[in-house]
Amino acid sequence: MTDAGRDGKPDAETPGTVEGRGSDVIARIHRAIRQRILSGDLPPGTHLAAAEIAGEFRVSRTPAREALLLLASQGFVDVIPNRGAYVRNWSREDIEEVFDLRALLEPHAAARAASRASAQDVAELEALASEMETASRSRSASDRDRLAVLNDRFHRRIASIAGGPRLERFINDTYELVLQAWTFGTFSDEDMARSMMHHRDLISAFRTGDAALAHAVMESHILNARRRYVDRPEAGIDFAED
Amino acid sequence: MTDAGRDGKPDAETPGTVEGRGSDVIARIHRAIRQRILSGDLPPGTHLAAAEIAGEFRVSRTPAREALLLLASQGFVDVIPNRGAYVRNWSREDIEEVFDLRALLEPHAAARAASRASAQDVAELEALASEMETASRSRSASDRDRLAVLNDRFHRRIASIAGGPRLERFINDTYELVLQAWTFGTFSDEDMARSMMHHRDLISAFRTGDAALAHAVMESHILNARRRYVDRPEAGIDFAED
DNA sequence: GAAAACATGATTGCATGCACTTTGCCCCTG
DNA sequence: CAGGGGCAAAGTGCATGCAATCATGTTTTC
Repeated sequence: MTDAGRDGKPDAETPGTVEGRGSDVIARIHRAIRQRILSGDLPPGTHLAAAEIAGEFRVSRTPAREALLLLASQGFVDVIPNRGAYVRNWSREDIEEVFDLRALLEPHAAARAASRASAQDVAELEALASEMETASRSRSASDRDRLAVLNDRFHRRIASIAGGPRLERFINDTYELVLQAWTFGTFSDEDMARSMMHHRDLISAFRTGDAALAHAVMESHILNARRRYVDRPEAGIDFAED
Repeated sequence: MTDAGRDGKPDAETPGTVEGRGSDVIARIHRAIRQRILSGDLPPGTHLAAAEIAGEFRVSRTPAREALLLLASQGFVDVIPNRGAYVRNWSREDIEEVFDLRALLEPHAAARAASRASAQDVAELEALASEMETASRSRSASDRDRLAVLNDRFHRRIASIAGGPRLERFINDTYELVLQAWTFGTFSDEDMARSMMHHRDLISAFRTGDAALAHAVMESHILNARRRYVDRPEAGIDFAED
């Protein structure tokens, strides 16, 4: 079972020094650095020195280095031999590719999920959709953040229900970026209503096991998001024009 | 342009990967172990001890460990904390998922490639297709191996021409498995002829920039392979029924 | 006799040390 | 003053050491 755990918030402030052996140091560093890259805290081109990271997380250079290697294998940083890791530049083409891949992968996942979703799965998705609708009626920053988290969980849950480990991994790898690009900040009321309706349509398709419908709804859902993004790219990541 | 030797990856920039020049010990170990896993030399469940690998490759445990971490991030092995890395079991469902993903990703890549292929690209693919046709007329083991290598290169080249780094990475990650499952060993003359014709049809679509045709041809190409595989799974990887 | 507890051996995970590469600055030369 | 060579600082990449953890076989206890 995949980590159905908490939201993507890294427990940045762990009071005291819980030098817990056995706590997965590599994974923690990996998540923290990835979060900083996605949030723009570490701008593209930044040199990530192993010693620096090690010092900050109070560990040695070995786990820091291994976390960097993992980030490299996922495409977040480029590792140049004997020179270290550099935060990768996300170009406009990168973002567009991500949307293309989402438009390819997620409808496929939705169709599979429609064929496999249990009543329990549908109930979970409905709970998420209800929460999102509640949050969507507010414009407070915290509710918008919560909406992004819930939306993330909703889509990941569908990928999980689809039941293919590689498909799920691809979607999750692809999805990271979207979280940053798509902050719900630019949604009009109409956009928001349509997005919420898409979720309900998806759930409906899941309940009746209608794979073709789920596929179509998800595709339109993604393509809408893509269009919204392409129309106003300045709202997302500031691109490095190099 | 260096001679494209046995290494299927020339100078193509594969972002995020750690394919460095020189004494890249990690990448070498990574490739070697992956090859053994795919070839069945290391059966599922095998415990990969860091010290053992280190000794065999005459390096220390650190790069061996890091190669294992990379393999884990790609799903080839499972790393259990404080217990080490174990070769992952490939179930029938895993293979079927791989074919599903290929049937999803590669037609997409083919369509993109059709819109972007240069005359140079088309010429390269034609050269590969010609070589494959020559090799396909023989039944010697070496020619069959060569055919697999050429086919691999053909499909990867298309993914490369498609021009999306993540798409290319997904396809390459997915493709590894197929190399083992699909050894051309079970091809009838008719299957072989059809496969070769698909390649020519693809090239034709690339030359005329017909994305829809390229998509359709690739999809039928993959689904044919999938069907052939599903019909006689015993010809490929021996599944671990756990 | 069976189950629990202990001791032992093996292995992982992290820390640290060291050689090699790269880079940037300074000095020297023309 | 411009260009080239060399030197030093920094940082990576790999080797090695050590404590914590887990598996296994033996002993102890009921």
